[in-house]
Amino acid sequence: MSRKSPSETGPLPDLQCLCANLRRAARLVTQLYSQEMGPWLEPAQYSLLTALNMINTSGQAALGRILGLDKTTLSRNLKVLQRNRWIELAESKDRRERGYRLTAEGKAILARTNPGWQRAQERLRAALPPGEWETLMSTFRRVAEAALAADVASGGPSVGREKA
Amino acid sequence: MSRKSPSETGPLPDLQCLCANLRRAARLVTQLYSQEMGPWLEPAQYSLLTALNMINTSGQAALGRILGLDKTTLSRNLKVLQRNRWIELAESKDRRERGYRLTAEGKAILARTNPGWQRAQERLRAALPPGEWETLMSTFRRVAEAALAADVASGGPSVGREKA
DNA sequence: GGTCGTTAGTTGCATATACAACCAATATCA
DNA sequence: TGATATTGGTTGTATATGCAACTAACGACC
Repeated sequence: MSRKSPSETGPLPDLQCLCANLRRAARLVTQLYSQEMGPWLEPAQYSLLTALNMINTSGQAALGRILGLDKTTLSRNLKVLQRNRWIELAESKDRRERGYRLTAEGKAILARTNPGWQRAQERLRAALPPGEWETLMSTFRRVAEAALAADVASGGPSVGREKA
Repeated sequence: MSRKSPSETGPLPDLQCLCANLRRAARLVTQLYSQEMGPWLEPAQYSLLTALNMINTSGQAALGRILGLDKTTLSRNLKVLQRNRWIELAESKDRRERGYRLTAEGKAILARTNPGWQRAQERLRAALPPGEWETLMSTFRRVAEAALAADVASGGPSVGREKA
């Protein structure tokens, strides 16, 4: 597969932009997980399926907030899962909501992917300084919250960042 | 635009998956930057343009490695920049290579976007605990390298992770 | 100089991502 | 109750992302 030769594993250059820096890390980590989890379930789908499995969501809105996903992205991503028969529609009182729940196949694929997911986690943990893992997990969440807070702060209804 | 109401800025739930955790942060941070930088230049394009501006790349391969981008992604992203007249082809001895260089317009748009980029950086920095910024910048790079190393370690030609 | 493996990029395909604009249903309130 | 605002989702459009498969050009070797 011509994965880069060992000599090219050299250090990555610093990126001054935190966003670029973060996105690069996300891309590379995603590939690692994707590789371990196999071709059946992509990392994004795995997250979505897992989240859906945890909270028996009534609607997509809550799910989107949990994952920091735009509602339109979520809507389409769910459609892929549905097409694969991993989730199915679930009624709700509020007829606006279109919640989904895992099917048996959904739970099966999740179970089948779990070992690979575990391997990915362990490999990354092993590639990090000891004790770093726990720090990272909370750091990422904190960064996400920071971005969210900053976003809300300026995106509020009364704070106009002129549109025209 | 109905940006989430302040009350919904509450803490995000923990995600057990480092990948999901990282990707969520990347999405939210990307949105923050996108918002500040304006509609002319998306964060991904900004990174690419900046990288291209730094190193006067002869080819795409080096650029891809720097940004952790697949060559096919890079190829297409560059096309978008070219269509916008921000970059132009640059010859090279090796006729396989298709390197690009910034045009005057490319440098102009970069300059025009810089203030917004600065604002995004500062806002995120302000939303983080003091001193955290520097830690994050190196952490992200280290994680990227860790993922890359782990990837190479297993993706090698001789190490088969059975396919069937 | 021809053969062969490697390297550089592109194209087909599929998913992920989000904004603007839209529709549907609910909630609010006079 | 009826007008209005809000909330929940979908669709059109465009970019981002990567895998498999391909072509083109280079390099090494005999």
